[in-house]
Amino acid sequence: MTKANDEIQAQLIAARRNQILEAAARVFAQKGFHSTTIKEVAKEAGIADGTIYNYFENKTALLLGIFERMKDTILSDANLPALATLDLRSFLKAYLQLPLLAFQADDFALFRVVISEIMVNQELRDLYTQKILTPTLAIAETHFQQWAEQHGMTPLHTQLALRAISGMVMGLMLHHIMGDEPLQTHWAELPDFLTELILNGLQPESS
Amino acid sequence: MTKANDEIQAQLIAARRNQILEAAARVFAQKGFHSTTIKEVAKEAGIADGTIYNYFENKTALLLGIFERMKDTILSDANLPALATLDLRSFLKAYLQLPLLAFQADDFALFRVVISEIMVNQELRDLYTQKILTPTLAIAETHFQQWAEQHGMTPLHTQLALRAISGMVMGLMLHHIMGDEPLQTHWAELPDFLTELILNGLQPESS
Amino acid sequence: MTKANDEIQAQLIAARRNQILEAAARVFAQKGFHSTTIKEVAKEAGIADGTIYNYFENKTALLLGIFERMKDTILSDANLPALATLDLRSFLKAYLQLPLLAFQADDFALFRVVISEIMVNQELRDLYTQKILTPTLAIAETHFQQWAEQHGMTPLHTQLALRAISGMVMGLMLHHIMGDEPLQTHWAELPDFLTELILNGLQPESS
Amino acid sequence: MTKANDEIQAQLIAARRNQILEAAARVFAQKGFHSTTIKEVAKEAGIADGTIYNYFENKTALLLGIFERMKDTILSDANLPALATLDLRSFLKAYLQLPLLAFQADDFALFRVVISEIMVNQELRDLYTQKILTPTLAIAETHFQQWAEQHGMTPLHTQLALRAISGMVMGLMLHHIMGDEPLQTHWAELPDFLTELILNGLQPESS
DNA sequence: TATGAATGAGCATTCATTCAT
DNA sequence: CATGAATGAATGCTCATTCAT
Repeated sequence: MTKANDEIQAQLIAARRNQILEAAARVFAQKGFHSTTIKEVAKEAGIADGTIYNYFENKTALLLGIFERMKDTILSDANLPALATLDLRSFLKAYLQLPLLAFQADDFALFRVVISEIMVNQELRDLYTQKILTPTLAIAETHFQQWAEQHGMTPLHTQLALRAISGMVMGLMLHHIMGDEPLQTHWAELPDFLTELILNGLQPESS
Repeated sequence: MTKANDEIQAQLIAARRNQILEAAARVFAQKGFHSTTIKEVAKEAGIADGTIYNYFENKTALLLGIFERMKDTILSDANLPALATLDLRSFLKAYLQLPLLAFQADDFALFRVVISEIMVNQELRDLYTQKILTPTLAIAETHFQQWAEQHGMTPLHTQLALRAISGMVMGLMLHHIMGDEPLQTHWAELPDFLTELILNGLQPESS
Repeated sequence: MTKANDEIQAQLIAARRNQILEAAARVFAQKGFHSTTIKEVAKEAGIADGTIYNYFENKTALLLGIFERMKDTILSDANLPALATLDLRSFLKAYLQLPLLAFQADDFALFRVVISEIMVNQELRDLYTQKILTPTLAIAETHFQQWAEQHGMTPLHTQLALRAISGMVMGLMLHHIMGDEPLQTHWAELPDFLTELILNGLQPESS
Repeated sequence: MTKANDEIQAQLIAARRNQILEAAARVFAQKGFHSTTIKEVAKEAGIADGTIYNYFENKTALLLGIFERMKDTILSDANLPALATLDLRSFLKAYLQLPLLAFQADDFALFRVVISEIMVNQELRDLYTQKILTPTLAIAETHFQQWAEQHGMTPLHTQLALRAISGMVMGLMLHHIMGDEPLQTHWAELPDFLTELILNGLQPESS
């Protein structure tokens, strides 16, 4: 009985946390982190100001919480095992598609807020590195290693290449955010295009 | 006489503005935009709080001012005419080198601050697009167009490729900021490495 | 049956009240009244926050409750009848010893908290006057009166002398709290010393 | 000129500080420290909330400031040199009079607030010990030493006696605060009465 | 009765901006 | 123009108290 109660409790707590985080995400996405007050988040969540502090240490913790959820979304979508069986081209395409599509939902609004704070908040930066960047790169590295060795790439070049690819994706999202016309219009074609670009470079025909 | 006085006046004003902007840049880079108070900027500049408001509308205007100066630095360094005479490989290398090295000076601190605010401040975002992104892409486009046509790239692919390259650079700087070990260690090798990667792709040997 | 139940009820209630008051006294003594939250008292008592409000009107009532218990302790220790048979010297010594030793237990921590609030809270002040100060003085007065008359002291001087003695004790406790070295070291000798001082004054040999 | 300006500046600052401290003292005396808001102090001083923070670190600093002023008042009133020429009886009377009268002005209201916080705030307690208690005792000790030696009091007894006297004064003030009728009515007679009590004890006639 | 989540009034403190000198 | 004291709106956070379960 107690066990059952604890479970219910845990679920209620999780539900409340999610309710708050979703409200926070909505408001942050719209107004930015610093311009949003706790009162506004509370109102959006339909609860009292103080209640938020029963579930989160402080305002920053809300951002960290949003962050964790983003991470879960991204990495759960990753569907890692499936990737293992693909050839490089297919793998690349899948690997590129993930982030390119993941943040499109709210037109990158939340991505913007998070990136903005990451730039300025060491704690968040560490969390990002640790929870997202490193694991994501690790997945790719595992996959890529074998191929790289077979094709005579040095380990260093392998690492740099992966970072170039990963960075390219992030940079394209920034460009999209900046309002770049061609990118916004042809966003859906990017996975294919980038895959070929990465595989063959600009001058595929010239050896 | 009046004319001469006006000139001197203008110079004095410009000098004071620069004095303030440099102070602001130093402090912002160290503490971030939101965490920095006008008082701190004033102290760093060796003037009184109120004086800043004789030269800048408000705190945000300081960031815009810093931004303008960054733009001038980048674009002046660009040394555009010279690029015109280079082959693609040399052009690419030079084109990559610019941003990769430009922000290294203060370990990307100012870059971080500016990006952070760009993410969240529409005005700054527009300014960035208009004053930096578009012109920079335009320069490259001008250059690349000819080569692209010769090699049978469609205009769309040309645009996307440029954005991929440009984004890659920005994304790599973000990765660097995140503390990525390999990138920080081998940052100087990037222009060469990326140039080859972009030209040949991952599988240069396969036709 | 109902009667028996009522009695049990009353005992349970009294027990719960004591449990809470003891917890409150411990926490207040350690952190002070204002710095202590109801949550902390509840946790120390091993019950829920809300439960406290089933036994006490509000937070201040906790202090009043502690106060009442202090009163009981002091006055029960007083062992009044016994005093009645002593000569003045013995009476004085016993009378001084009571408060001097009573609060030593927790290093005056609780005394500090109560005094602090008494200074600022009229209700508590009245309670102190009514429940402790007046009765205590009354006891002494009853005792002293006879002696005073025999020695030709006016009633007024008797009253003032008693208050001087009583005040001296309280003042010495304050000095002790302030950290006075000599007092802390020789605290145990005070009853004897003060007794003689009060009886003979500073210049016992000079008539 | 600069020197003159600095002086004027210093005076202005001192004046503003005093203005604020006096307002704070009034409001604290009336409502207590914790129940008083900065807003109320500001209003009483006729300035804006924020202005207070140009002159004081935080709310507690107001109390410390009030405290310092009390100290200055007390010790300046002490008129130390004059005491040096008095015999013990006159010295005692003067020594007792100081604190007994000093706080009477506002009916001990400020004294109450300060004592209340001293009980609970270590910083204030240290300040009190260091700035008031120790110096005051030192003055008396210097004076008393000679007399004590001549009359064969041990140094320890000298110290304890001084503390008893000093404590007595403080304790009487507390009793006054509690509303003790006889004390309030005959407060003015205390210096004389206490002097004789201390010198001769309760039984002057008995050897 | 016991619980503890929800409440929301309340407050110290900050800081961009103004303006009299 | 330069100054920097004064301003006061704005906000994150606390915590005594309530009340549905």
